[in-house]
Amino acid sequence: MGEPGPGVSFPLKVQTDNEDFVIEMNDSNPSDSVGYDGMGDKMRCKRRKRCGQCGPCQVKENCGKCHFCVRKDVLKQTCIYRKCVYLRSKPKPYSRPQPSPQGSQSGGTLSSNSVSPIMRPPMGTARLHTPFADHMLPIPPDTKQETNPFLPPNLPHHQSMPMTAAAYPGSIEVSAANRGPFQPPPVNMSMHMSISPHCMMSSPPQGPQDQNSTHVNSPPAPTLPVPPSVMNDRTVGDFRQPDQITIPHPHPSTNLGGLTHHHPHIPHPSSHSHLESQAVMESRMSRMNFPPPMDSRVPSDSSCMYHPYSMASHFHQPGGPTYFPSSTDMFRSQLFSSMPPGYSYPPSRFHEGFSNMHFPPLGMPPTSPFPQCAQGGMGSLNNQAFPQQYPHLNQQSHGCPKNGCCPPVSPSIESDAKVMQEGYKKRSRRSSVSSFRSLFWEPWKSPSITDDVSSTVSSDFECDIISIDDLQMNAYIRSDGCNSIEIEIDDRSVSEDFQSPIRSSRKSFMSPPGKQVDSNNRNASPTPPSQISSYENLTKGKPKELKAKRRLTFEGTAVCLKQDLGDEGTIQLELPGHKVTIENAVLDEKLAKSSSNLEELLEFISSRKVAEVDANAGTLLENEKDTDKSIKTTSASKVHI
DNA sequence: CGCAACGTTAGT
DNA sequence: ACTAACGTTGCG
Ligand SMILES: [Zn+2]
Ligand SMILES: [Zn+2]
Repeated sequence: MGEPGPGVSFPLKVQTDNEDFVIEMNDSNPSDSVGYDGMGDKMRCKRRKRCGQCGPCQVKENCGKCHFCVRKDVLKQTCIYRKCVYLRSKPKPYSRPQPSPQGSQSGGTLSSNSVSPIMRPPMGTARLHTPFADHMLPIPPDTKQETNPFLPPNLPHHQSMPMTAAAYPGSIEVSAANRGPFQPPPVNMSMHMSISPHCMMSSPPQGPQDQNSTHVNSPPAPTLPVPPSVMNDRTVGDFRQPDQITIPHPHPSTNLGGLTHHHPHIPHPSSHSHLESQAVMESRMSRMNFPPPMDSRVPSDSSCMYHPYSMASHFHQPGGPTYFPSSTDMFRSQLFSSMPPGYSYPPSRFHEGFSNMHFPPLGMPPTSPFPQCAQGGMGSLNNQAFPQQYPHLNQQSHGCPKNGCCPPVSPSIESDAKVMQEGYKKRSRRSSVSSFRSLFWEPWKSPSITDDVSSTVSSDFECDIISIDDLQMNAYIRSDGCNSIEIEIDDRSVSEDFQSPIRSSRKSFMSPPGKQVDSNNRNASPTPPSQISSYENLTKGKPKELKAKRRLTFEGTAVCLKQDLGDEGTIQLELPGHKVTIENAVLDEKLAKSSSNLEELLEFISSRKVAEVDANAGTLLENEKDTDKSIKTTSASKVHI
């Protein structure tokens, strides 16, 4: 076999009991860069190898029926069902994005590791991915098994579609607590985030970079094929083009499997109730996960950008081929690179007969974080990333994690929460999978939240301190740079009106960094003692966490969290205010570290009497309105998106 | 553009 | 050397 097994090369997939991680090579590593033929200016990528993580890569056998299999001798192409999503994109000479002076992060306090942020397969892609993004996988014609059209022929279901993280479309891990041991510290955590009621038009605090280009529109995250289980309800409609895709909504009764998870192996939160919101949140968060250009995912000198590719016709199987997106790509979205975005869009023929839902462009121009990806500009949605060979399926570009190539970016989910809500309501009963997937595919757009929202946003605060003007509150928002956002709010500054009656009784479920427990029962990762101690030192005996005690909601407004990633662009998370509740705000060590002036911060907080130490504290944003749709927050006040 | 062909690279 | 299949080229 020409291609090495998945385990051989990066991205390396690591699975723990509770989590799956993907470790990619850090582009900084010169060795990874090898592969260029010569030093030419163009530096070409060395031949890429299959990632071994995506759904197709999990397929070990050729279907024997696809176009490529049938004409294998002549075409010399891998089975369409086995074609790595990362390889679907056309290799392209990549010019390394200019890393920002510091690693690309504007204020990042957090340092990145050599290990690039782990991309959670969309499971997800990501997920969600990503919002993350999936590449659509062709559904193998059913050769032997009529039962599951989604599985490649001849392969056992379980085998063909491994539930590995990679296989899930969209799952994005959000909270730091959930990260696996291997996960590197958040890279872009700098936190210049601003939260504003209307985020729609908020502009990044600064940024040399064009907002558009930098905005989190992450390139589509590469996605992995959706596990068969997830595909059950999928219909052709699922393959609509991004702009045609409606907001995804998992079917309540459908096994969403990977779609919802953050962790493939972990059972998804029991109820479906949160799926949607989670999915949305996750997808958006995924954007935040983009690795900085520096990140390995970003092609280094040697790396190449790949464009998504689509194999429309190739995938079309006589038997009624269907595509399904892989979510893996989502995780490789450009920005966070971890999400691969990749979604291939189904051939036009698949679109026919399906409703077209257009998502009006919402405010955020989709742009890919990476310059290379930016080619499409706003139109990037339609970037043709696909190699010439597979034009139809153009997906957003993703990089290949291997060989120094850019990893796929997580697709950003485009639909805003609101839209999703609506969609959810409308379609929840149907196969929501398709729509759900759209999350991952669609480029990031500003939420339509605006409809609901009345006021305008405040804006752009560049520092850690965030204020929501409309609510007259002060908050510190911190993102781990990867998957979570922590918000510290002086609830006192907020009027009671905003409190949510619904969850008022609920105590914070947020716990201190060292003991974070995910509300979803996901694994929690303890904070290393060392960190804690350091935090203590910082605080000098002050409470480790300061939290707000009341639950706060933002009815009637949209909450926008924006993070300036510096060169990487800006990440913006927008949520309908009515769906956001802040139950507790915590200032933990990480947050504290993010503060340019911890002393002052502590003092500030203390002065406001916000401080309250509660071992169990924890939360952040929670979706209030509908439990089913509520956005779950997880430990450490991380918001999972 | 979409695609078939095939040279070439790379793992066994 | 053999096999797999990536990447490029060129045709329609
Ligand atoms: Zn095949
Ligand atoms: Zn792959």
